[in-house]
Amino acid sequence: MSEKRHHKITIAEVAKRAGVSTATAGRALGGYGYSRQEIKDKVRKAADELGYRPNLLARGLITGKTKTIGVVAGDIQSPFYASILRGVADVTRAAGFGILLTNSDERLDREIEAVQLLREKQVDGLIVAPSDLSGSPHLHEALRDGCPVVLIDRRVRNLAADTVSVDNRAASRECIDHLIELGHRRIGLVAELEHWDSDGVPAFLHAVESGSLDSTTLFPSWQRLYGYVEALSDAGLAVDPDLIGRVGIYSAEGARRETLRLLELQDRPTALFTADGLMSAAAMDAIASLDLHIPGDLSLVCFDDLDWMSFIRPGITAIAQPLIEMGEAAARLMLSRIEGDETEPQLLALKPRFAARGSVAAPGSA
Amino acid sequence: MSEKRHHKITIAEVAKRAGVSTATAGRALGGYGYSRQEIKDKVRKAADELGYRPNLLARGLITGKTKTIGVVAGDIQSPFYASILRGVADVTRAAGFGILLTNSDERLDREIEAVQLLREKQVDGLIVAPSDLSGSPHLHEALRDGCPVVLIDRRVRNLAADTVSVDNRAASRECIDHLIELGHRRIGLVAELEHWDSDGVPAFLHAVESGSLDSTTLFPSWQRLYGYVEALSDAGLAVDPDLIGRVGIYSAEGARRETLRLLELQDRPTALFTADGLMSAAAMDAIASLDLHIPGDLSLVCFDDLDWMSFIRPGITAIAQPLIEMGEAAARLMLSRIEGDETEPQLLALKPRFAARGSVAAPGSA
DNA sequence: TTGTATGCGTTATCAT
DNA sequence: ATGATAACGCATACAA
Repeated sequence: MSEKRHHKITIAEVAKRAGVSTATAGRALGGYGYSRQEIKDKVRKAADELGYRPNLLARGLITGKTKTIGVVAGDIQSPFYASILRGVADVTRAAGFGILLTNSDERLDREIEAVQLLREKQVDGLIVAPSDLSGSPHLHEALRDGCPVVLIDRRVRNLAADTVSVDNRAASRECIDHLIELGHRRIGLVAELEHWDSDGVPAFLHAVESGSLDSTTLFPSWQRLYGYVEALSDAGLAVDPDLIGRVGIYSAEGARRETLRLLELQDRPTALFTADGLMSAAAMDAIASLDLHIPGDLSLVCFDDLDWMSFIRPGITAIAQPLIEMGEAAARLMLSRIEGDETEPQLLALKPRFAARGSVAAPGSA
Repeated sequence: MSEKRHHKITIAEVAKRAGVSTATAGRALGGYGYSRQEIKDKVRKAADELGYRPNLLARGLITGKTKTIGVVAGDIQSPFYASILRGVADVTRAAGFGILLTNSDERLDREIEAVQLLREKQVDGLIVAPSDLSGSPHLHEALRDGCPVVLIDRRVRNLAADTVSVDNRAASRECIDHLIELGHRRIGLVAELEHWDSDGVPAFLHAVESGSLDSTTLFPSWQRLYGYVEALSDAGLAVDPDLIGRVGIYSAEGARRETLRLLELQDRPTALFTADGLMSAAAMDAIASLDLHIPGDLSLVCFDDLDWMSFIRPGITAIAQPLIEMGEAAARLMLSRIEGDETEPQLLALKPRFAARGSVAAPGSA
């Protein structure tokens, strides 16, 4: 009641009230070193009476550990990152860690700036959805300085960091295989397909053909295109570049436009594969605006399972990444590194779940 | 290149290399106090060569400011909190602040634990979606200790904290008015309606009637019920308790069940009002499972505008809270408090946007 | 088991 | 304008 306003209680005041030294008080409260039960009780009582709260800055300064991990997400507003973050937060909270969150908007400059700030705040580790898959000196530097890095969703070439993702190529393949089995021959794809150092889709197709590509250090949308191409090729079907909708800049409007282009082709595809949540939503919009009926006029399979896909009619067949589990896994890897685990970097590919619903039928079954 | 691994450069080493004292080096780098341009350049050069990065823990320890704000969200996975957080993050980042994020799952114990951790980490302020609207001593205490608190979505009675929300009661009223104007007389409501100190809905209706209720310190779902009741009463319509679907525990399954109960009533409502995003999704699911047609068999208006509401057919009429703006406003209020603004606490009610789409029609227009 | 003294990396105070 | 030195609040080596 009568405490002076704004005055923060330090361990020294607790010590004085308990009649011991600050060192003893610290040991009694901090749970390190030795101290008698009797003393412990006395100190704890004094601390309670004073309303003592440790200053974690001071502790961190001396221990070199902040029990805080930094997270660089693309955009926390997207269900993708929100779910991953939920998983991260659950695991870290249970371990007494806090999380410092930043958005990069998938931009390298933002990511660099964020990593810098987080490191200055002395986070114990960094969980990052990297924007640059080939260079990223800021991440190499973090690792070199002993700051563990765990990557999510995609891998950085030559960076010895744990990575948590799914096998996008295989998952995408599974979707396309499913459509092919049902008899589809013209399958459209709508994907972001930004960030590729060569000359776009034709060059990419060439690289796939020549087998010279390490698909694990591609951005997910390219990995998914890879699976698409592979599925078609293995089925002896030609890849029609016209059916590949490359949205480029990541936007709903772009995705809508690209979907419309595909659906207004003379020889319209009988099925559509959308490579992520934003693409799916935009594609739905485009499909509705053309008054096409699913699955009668068009079959649809989506990468990423969004809540509405299960309750609209017909339900939308989708492949679901285990997002929360990915976040949890990333956090667990991080905690283990922080505890000193020096083993080889892990490349964790969690298994996506295929949710068959009503948006897929044999072609021409209207 | 030849730096020792794992060694962190301190200001003392920069000072030595630049041939000045640590105090001078600090002033040159930290932008406080006085120093000649010539010295500034020399020090900055030394810092760059050494790769110096300030340790923000040490700075925070002495300045008493961490440039970090703590956020206690209900569940970051929900689009509601994710969007608000996006707004918060944008504004704080621009001001050079970091955000420490926690989830409370709308549980008081979690919130208290979170606030404690955040305060021990010495955050400069707390943005909280409070779980307890009448007591919350932990928030009073923060305020007393000079740690600014900004509330989002709901207000704590007698807590002198800035609050950012929408006028849920008026917004809800607007939705119900719209339905009444179209001729609906039996309008169902599906809402969480947990957390109420009295004996549930009947007691609440009684309190509303007697006008003894301060609707601004109710949980949003109760405020929305308030608007519902008000709209009906003002139109001279009786409130049928049977049409009030109280889900209780916040779950999709509960909401689905309660929706089914309403829709299987002998005298089925002609319109449904869902009081938040989760309720809306669950209601859609229930409606689909009964093969009811919107808006022919049933009109639907939803509180909270989710992405799918605009692209499914028919589109779902909804009232949209300006979530990002709410987050931005909360962050701006916080920054202003941190800068020392001591004026009266603000109660900011942003204006929701009514999105009329295709899920509403006159009753019996099937 | 406890106390003393020192250090963590900064900024703040006060001479000069 | 600059430098020596004392904080900040805690943990840790070492002595007792």
